[in-house]
Amino acid sequence: MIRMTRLADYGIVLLTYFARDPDKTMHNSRDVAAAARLPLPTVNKILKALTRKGLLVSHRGVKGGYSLARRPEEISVADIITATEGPVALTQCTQSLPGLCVQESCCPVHGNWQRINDAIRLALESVKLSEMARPFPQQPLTPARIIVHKEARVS
Amino acid sequence: MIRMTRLADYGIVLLTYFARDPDKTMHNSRDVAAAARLPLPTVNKILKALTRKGLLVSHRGVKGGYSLARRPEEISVADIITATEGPVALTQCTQSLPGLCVQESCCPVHGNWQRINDAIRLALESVKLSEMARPFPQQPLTPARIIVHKEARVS
DNA sequence: CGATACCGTACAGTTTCGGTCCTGTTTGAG
DNA sequence: CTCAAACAGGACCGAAACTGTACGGTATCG
Repeated sequence: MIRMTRLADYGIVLLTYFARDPDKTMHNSRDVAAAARLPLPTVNKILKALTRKGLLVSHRGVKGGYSLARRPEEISVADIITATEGPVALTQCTQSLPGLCVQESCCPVHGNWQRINDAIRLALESVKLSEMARPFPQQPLTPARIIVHKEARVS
Repeated sequence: MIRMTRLADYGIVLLTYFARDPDKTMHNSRDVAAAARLPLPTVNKILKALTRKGLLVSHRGVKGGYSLARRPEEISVADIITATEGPVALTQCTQSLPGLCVQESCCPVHGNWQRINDAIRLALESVKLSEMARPFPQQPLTPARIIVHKEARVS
């Protein structure tokens, strides 16, 4: 199913609450948990992780809380997923260093997988938190924005 | 990490052996397992699943085996992933029927997720088995197929 | 101080995955 | 007509990952 962890899912939902109104930048975990209707300990965990990865900034103390480290237009879905569950890669081989693969010499598809991973990463990078926070119906993602065929290889 | 099951990974690798040479259409599981250097019981399991989903056709009996149900250009990576591990959907809510999500009414990102899923599905559908079977057309960039985990798969 | 809120880590319950095995059933060959 | 090769379909188990919770600690404000 090409599954994504629920933590990443929650993380995106939570961050949209930060992105929603630009006036109120500071939110504490209790309020965010209540708004998202998620258990507080879990929300704590996610917000802490997002802070460690540099997507949120924390402010301790009585009137503390979290606020976005960057503007919502500068945070992509890929950033959030990477922060909560590691690098975006469908196959295990493509996220590892070379040489670890037993059959790298005979594996028939590794180069092609890299392309697919890049395509998906690009798709996720192209969607920003600001878009996710908007109350949806927008135009669908254009395929041209997503599809990376044989020619597109980053860097 | 947006992980895909190893079964789907194997499935793609195995199918490339069927797509490779058009002359030899029939392959039995033992030979394919040997070629891919994967354990035979696992290969059996995958090929059976692919047959049930209509990607392979099985031929029983002594000289039996499997052959592709369609031409390699007509089988997409999305087909293979769907066959081995269910529908392509990053989040759980988008692959379920409506009503299962507790907070569907207040979930702020549901509609946006749907778009992302569609985009990824489209990307995976655009890559055909025939392309995966081709020796990768680009410069080799950090391959490494299966991480040397606990089992090194020495056949 | 002391209450609030974040920090880090550790821990258990549950589910899923990965892999194996076993018992049919079908088919071709001798 | 008998046998062995090869697929069919579950059942099963250990290991890993995910999910959620808890606890002791630290910083900040009034």
